[in-house]
Amino acid sequence: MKQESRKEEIVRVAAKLFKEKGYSAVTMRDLAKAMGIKAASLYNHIKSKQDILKTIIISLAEEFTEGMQQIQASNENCIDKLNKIIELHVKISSQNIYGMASLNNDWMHLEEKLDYYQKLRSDYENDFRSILNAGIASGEIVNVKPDVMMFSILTTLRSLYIWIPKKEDINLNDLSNTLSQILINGINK
Amino acid sequence: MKQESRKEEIVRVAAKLFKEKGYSAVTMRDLAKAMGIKAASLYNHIKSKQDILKTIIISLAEEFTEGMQQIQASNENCIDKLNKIIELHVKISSQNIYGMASLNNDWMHLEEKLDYYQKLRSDYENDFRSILNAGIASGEIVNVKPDVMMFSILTTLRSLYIWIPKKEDINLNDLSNTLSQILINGINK
DNA sequence: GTCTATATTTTGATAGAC
DNA sequence: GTCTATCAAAATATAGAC
Repeated sequence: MKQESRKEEIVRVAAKLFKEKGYSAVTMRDLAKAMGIKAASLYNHIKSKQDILKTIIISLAEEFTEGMQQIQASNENCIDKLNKIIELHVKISSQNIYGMASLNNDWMHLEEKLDYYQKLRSDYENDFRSILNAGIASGEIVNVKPDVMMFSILTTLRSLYIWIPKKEDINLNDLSNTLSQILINGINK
Repeated sequence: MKQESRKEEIVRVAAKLFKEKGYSAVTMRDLAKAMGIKAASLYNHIKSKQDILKTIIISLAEEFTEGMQQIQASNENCIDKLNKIIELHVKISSQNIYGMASLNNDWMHLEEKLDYYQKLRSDYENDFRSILNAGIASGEIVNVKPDVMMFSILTTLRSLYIWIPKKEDINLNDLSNTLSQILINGINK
């Protein structure tokens, strides 16, 4: 198990605070207090508050991008790809509950990395949409508006971070399977 | 058509800004600029920034509570009640897209009204859960974890505000029907 | 109803001692 | 790596003139 660096510790604690109050409402003094040090000391490890947000969001966004690329490249059918997407969200969300809050709610506060983030996000959505369209074309899933399907499924998956911590006892495979059943059967012909 | 008061105008413009950047990141100067006046002038109409947030969130939360109470009191079956809930969310969300963002993302910044908001919210979720449990008991919907069902449906409905403005051309009845098909068929036995 | 001027706090961040 | 001291900017809000 790799030893956590001081910067990583700061980013982890910051993500937790960002989840509770949002990036803008958390001050460097709040973060310092949570770390048990003074605000000025934080700057020995991070460049700026923005630097923390960037670290949290970009690494997560890239994880999703890589996961989606692997799913896209596979030869599976539409339903299996959707199940893989569900597993991807459950896995990443459960491993970084706090970071997921920033990814979902504070991306608009990114500065130089905003364009890059938005590109990753829209690429992801385009891949998702094309999986659904392929499934409709092949008759695998019902032919209702694919944008509404995507909205419904993706919104649920993106909000997992809110809900997973309330059910710490739940098995992650069980959760993936239950979500598959609920989300997929709604669009499975 | 009732004439909009200056306070109502301020609240409406504020909600739009809050949706874009979140409550904490919007300053009274930002709001004043969007209104075409100076920040000090805002205080002739509103008590504080907090007063604006409270006005936006509490009225919306009470609208949902009233809607849910009517649905609960009706004699309809589970599926029909769920369809009524979907219509309720589509209706309120489409009428107040900007306010819905604050309701979803900035409720934790409420001060004296926080407890009241949280009570309304948990009552709403309890009503929702009991509708699902009744549907399971009567055999109307499938017997998978009701908490996951609720999470999936409610998360989608709560996020409608993000997505509705992108589809201005869409008919709201069509949207309700499409959502019903996608969300309900997934849990319809 | 809006303005200018201003009070008071809080903010992100830096300098330099230890 | 952390501290104290401090800066400069930005924040909410008030007072009083017009």
